[in-house]
Amino acid sequence: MATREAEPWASATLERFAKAGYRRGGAREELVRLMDAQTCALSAIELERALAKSERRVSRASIYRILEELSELGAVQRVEIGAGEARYEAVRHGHGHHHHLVCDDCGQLLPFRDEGLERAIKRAAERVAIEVSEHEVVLRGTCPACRS
Amino acid sequence: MATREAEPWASATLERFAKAGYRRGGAREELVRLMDAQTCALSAIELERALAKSERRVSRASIYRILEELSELGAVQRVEIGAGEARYEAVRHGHGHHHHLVCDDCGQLLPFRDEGLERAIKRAAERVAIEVSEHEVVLRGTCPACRS
DNA sequence: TTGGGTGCAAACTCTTTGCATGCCC
DNA sequence: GGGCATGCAAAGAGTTTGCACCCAA
Repeated sequence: MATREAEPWASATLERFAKAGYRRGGAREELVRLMDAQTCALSAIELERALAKSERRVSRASIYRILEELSELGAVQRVEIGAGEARYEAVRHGHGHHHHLVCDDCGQLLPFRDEGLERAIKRAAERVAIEVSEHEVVLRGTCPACRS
Repeated sequence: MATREAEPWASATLERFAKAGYRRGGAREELVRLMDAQTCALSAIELERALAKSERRVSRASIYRILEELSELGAVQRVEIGAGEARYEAVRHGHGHHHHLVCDDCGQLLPFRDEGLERAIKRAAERVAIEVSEHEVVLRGTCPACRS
């Protein structure tokens, strides 16, 4: 497992929990550490499977409860992709921010970054009726493996 | 109800069904007409409720089946928004194309258009690993009513 | 000791599927 | 009449909730 020093998002997030008056909890700490180690969004069930293989198993109910707390704190973003299952990923400012590519054939999920797109979104957000706090872009198509 | 002449997407879509070898069906025609009359995405259950009030009731199973056929034909797009329910809307080229604003408080869904954003997406799509056929942008935040 | 955190299992919602009926061709 | 289209009902999958137990404070 990564050391605590290599987990700025995890430690910052756990600290936010503490400041918000939450007690420490083994399930929450393990889930936060796991999410910090991901490069792209995972579903609740993928998180459960990953935790099942780790040192500390976490029940499905706790995963959903903790994900909701994390969403409310703004520490994770719920990404609506795929067939009826939500995916979640750590919200990192700057460096880790990305959007998603989805292969309609195999369902593979890949992150991508594009600065021009970010600027266009920022400009669009200033023009619309709501006060925008988050945004999400999904490009769908066929991945190289499925095309051949 | 709108006349057939005012439903270019509906008639074009029904024609595509016919050419693809499908038989005519009352449920399908009613659903296609209903979807053509919408300005933004509806969930399967909203579609069911709307059809319940119309002349021709359509069963939930048929709604899902027909929506899947429509997706495969590329006539409707499945939009992943909100809490665990998928939304569907007619795919129109040019004029009707839009993206979505979601209020995190009240769940309201609003369409918006932005040409600069479209151009940025097109450029980004050319750079990424997959062959992009569709795209989807969701801006989340707080709507004016919920802000006050 | 107290109350929040967690696990278990049941409940709930949305979606899909099997099968019988009915309508288009 | 043959076979796809549809409705009904049950099954599935993901998510939420109620309650009891456990552990941090």
